[in-house]
Amino acid sequence: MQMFKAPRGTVDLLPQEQRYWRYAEQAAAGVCRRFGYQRLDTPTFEASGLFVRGVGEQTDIVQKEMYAFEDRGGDLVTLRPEGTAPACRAYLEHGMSSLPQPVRLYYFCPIFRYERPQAGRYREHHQFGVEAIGDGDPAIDAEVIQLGWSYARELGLGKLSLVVNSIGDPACRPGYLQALKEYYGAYLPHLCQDCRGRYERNPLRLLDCKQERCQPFIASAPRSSDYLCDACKEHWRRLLAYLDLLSIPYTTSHRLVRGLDYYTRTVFEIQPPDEGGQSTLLGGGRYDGLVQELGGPPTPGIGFGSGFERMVLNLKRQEVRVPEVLPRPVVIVHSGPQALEYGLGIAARLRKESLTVIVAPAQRSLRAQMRYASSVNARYAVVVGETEVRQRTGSVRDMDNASQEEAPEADLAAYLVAKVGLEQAG
RNA sequence: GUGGGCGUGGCCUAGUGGUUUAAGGCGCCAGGUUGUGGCCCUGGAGAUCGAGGGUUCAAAUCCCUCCGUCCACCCCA
Repeated sequence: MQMFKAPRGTVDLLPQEQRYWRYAEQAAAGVCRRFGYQRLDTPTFEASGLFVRGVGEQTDIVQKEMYAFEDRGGDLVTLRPEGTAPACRAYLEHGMSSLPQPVRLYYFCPIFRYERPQAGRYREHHQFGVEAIGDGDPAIDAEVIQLGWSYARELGLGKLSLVVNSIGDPACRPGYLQALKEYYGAYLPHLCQDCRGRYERNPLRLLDCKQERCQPFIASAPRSSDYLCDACKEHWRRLLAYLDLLSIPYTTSHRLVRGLDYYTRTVFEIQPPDEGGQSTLLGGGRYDGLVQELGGPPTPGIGFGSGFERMVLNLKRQEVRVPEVLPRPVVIVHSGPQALEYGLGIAARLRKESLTVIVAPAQRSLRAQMRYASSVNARYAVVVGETEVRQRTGSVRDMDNASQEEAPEADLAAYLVAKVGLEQAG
């Protein structure tokens, strides 16, 4: 019999992992609530064309990473490889341009990209993302960045760095790209193999090369911020002023470029302290042409995506304290068939009071059941045997200090609720 | 897609050609008498040593292929 495994690049989120995810999710939802962002859920798959148009034909995502297939009706669909295009599609489809602008949205969703898995990178990963659509002012850029920064900080991660850059818009970027190519043209023979390809296909990426030999060229390459048109320059200047005003520590980097075609002007990332490839925890930027590209009216927008897997990785690395999701249970320990029946009734009543109750496995000795209670980290055990059944009582054992008290069946719930309440208060 | 490391019970590891009918630890199950846990003790279940092929009298151990996994690159969250 062949054994099945989770598909390559996917993982099972086991119970002991869950607390990290709930922790990050709750932080994200909380920040969004405070900033007035509303949740949007879009389908897990979309028409392939949405991504080809939105993300860009030349991007790696479209070229080689899409989970695309023809469905039984002959439609070409793709498992969502990113969150912004679907959000913009929904914005258009549901006439959100007639809502008060900007429309502030957030989402949690799985993202699919066919890539070779490695540390912090999966074929299915999960993103928390935010989009503010319908406002082109840099104040919104600052808001979205502030939201992302607050989220990352709230998780308790230390030593994060925020990097921002402006890559211009359709008015000024061509001029910059040309300057870049002219600059690099002279050094082509000295560049690494990858960079020679980038020179032709995507010059901006030249700035992102990690090869030792290419570093000197990057350092003295022309900077996008020096080639901005007046409008972009003003946008950039104001954004930085707002970030200063908000006391959000940032560094600017002309090396920060992002891989999706739709980005204009502002791009930003939040990175953890440690070096290494897959380190970006949160990344985004402005996409003023995207909605129009998808067939809508000219509509500015800005947003970011943040990968849960990487956040969790860093939470663990930095040993951030994360609360347990499941409270320590009350375990019903029973001896004999009558006691089991009696115990089941008690369990039901305790659960009505919202306590977490586990009935110890049947057909085991009392001793084994007590061991079981310990092994599941029970806070209290309610022991019921012949005596308790006869007297309609339960013996409540405090598993931490081995003290034990008997209480009438009718009072058990209230008794334990008081105990547990005390516990949680302390 | 390219390059490298690694694949021994659920988990971690020992064993690098014949004392191996593969060992230990954790975990799991049972027991340590009569109704009670955490420590300790005893016992048990659980591995065709990733798969296939080859070399050899003999392979977990050497070689090849494939698969998986991890890491790095490309790229990205």
